[in-house]
Amino acid sequence: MSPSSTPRRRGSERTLELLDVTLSLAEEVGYRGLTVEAIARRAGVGKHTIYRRWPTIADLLLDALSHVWSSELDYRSQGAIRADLREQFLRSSYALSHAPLGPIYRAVIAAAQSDESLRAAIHSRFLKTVEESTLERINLAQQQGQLKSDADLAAVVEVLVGSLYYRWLLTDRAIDEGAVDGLIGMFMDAYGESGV
Amino acid sequence: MSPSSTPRRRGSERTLELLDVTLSLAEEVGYRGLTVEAIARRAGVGKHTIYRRWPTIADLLLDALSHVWSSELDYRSQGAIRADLREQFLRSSYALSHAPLGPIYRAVIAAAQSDESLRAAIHSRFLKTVEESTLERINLAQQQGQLKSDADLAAVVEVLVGSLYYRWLLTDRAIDEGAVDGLIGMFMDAYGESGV
DNA sequence: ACGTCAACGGCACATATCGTGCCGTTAGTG
DNA sequence: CACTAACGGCACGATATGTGCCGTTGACGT
Repeated sequence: MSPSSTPRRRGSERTLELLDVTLSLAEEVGYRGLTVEAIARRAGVGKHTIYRRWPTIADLLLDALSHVWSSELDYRSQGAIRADLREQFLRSSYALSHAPLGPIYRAVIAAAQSDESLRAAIHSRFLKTVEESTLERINLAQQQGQLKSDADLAAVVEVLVGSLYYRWLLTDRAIDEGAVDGLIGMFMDAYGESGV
Repeated sequence: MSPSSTPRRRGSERTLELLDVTLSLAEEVGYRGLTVEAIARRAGVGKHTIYRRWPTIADLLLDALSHVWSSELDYRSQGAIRADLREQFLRSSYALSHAPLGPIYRAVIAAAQSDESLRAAIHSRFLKTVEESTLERINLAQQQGQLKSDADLAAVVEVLVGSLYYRWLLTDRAIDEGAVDGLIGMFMDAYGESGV
C-alpha cells in the first residue's frame, strides 16, 4: 500500500488522535454517540487502545474536556467588573451550549450522578477553576472599591456559577444576553458600590 | 394455595405497587438499581407490565418522584420570610440528599441530559412548581414590606433554586445549615428592607 | 541491517440492559 | 360459566461494557 493510508501505532500521538475523534463524535452525534465502542469504531482502533489509556469512558471525556476547554477559563480582567463578568459569562455559556464542549460535558455530568468520585473530579478539575478565577476577578474589583467591602464573595461566586449551570442543565431556557444581564444586574444591585 | 400469597393482576393497584417497588429499590441500591429489569424482577412482574404503563423508565421515575415529593413542595407561610425560606430550603435539601427521592431524582436528571424533552418535563413538573411556590412566598413578603419593592423576584428565585441544585448535583459539599444560612443571608442582605 | 518486544487491530466472549414477541395462565366482566 | 384483557415467564436481537487471545506492525537498540 502507498504511505497515504495512516500508519498504525504512534504512542502518545494516538492519544491525541483519540481525543480528536471523541470531539468530532460529540460534534456530530452528541451525547448519545459518546461510547467506547463508537469512539473505537470511528478511530479504527481496538477497544484495548482506549482502555489502555483511560480506565473508564468518564476519564476519556474528562481529558477531552480539558483539551477543548483550556482557553475558555481565564478572565481578560481589563475593564469594569460588570463588563468583564458579562463577557466571561457569555463566553462560557456559549461554550456550554454548543458542540463539542456541551455534549461532552453533559455526558460527564450525567455519568457523575451515579459516581460520587467522578462528581468530585469534575468539581476539582473544572468547576473549582471557574469558581476561583471568578473569585479572583471580583476580589480585584472589591479591592478597587467597585464592590462593597463586607460582601462574602466566595459564597457569591457559588451562587453566580450555580445559577448559570442550573439554567443550562435543568431548564429549556437559553443562557442568552438577557439572562446574563439579569444575573449580573442582580449581583451589582446587591454588592456594587453605588454609582459604579 | 392459601389466599396469603399475593394474587395476580390488579390493574391500577399494580401501578401503585410498581411505584413502591421503585422507591424501595432506590432506598436499597440507589441510582444504579433503577433499571426496568431490576424493578420487574423485584416486583415479580413481566417487563411488559411496566412498559404497558410507562413508555420509558424515565416516565416511571417521574411518576415515582411525584409520588414521594408532593408533600415537600408547599410552604408553611406562617413566619418571617427568613425563617420560612430557611425551613423550606432545609426540608428540600434533606429530601434531595436522602433516599428515596435523591437517587431517583439523580437518575432522572442524568437521563435528561441526553433527552431535551425529558429536561422540559422535569422542569415543568417539578422545578417550575418549586420556583413558583418560592416566588409566591417572597412576593408575599415583598407586599408585606419585608423586601425591597423594586427587586425582580422572578429572577431571584431562579438564582436561589439554582444555587441549591448546583451544590447538590455538581459539588461534594453538603447542603447544610451553613450553606442555607449563607444563601438566605445573601438574599436578605441584597433585598431585605433594613431592620427586618 | 536485523531482532526484539510492546503497542496495536481484529475478533470473540461473558455479562447486562433494552424493547419486543410469543404463549400459556389467571382474574375480572358480563 | 364463558369470554377477554392483563398478566408472568421466557426468548430474542440489538447494543454496550470490560476482558482475553492472536497475529501483525512499527519503533528502538544493537
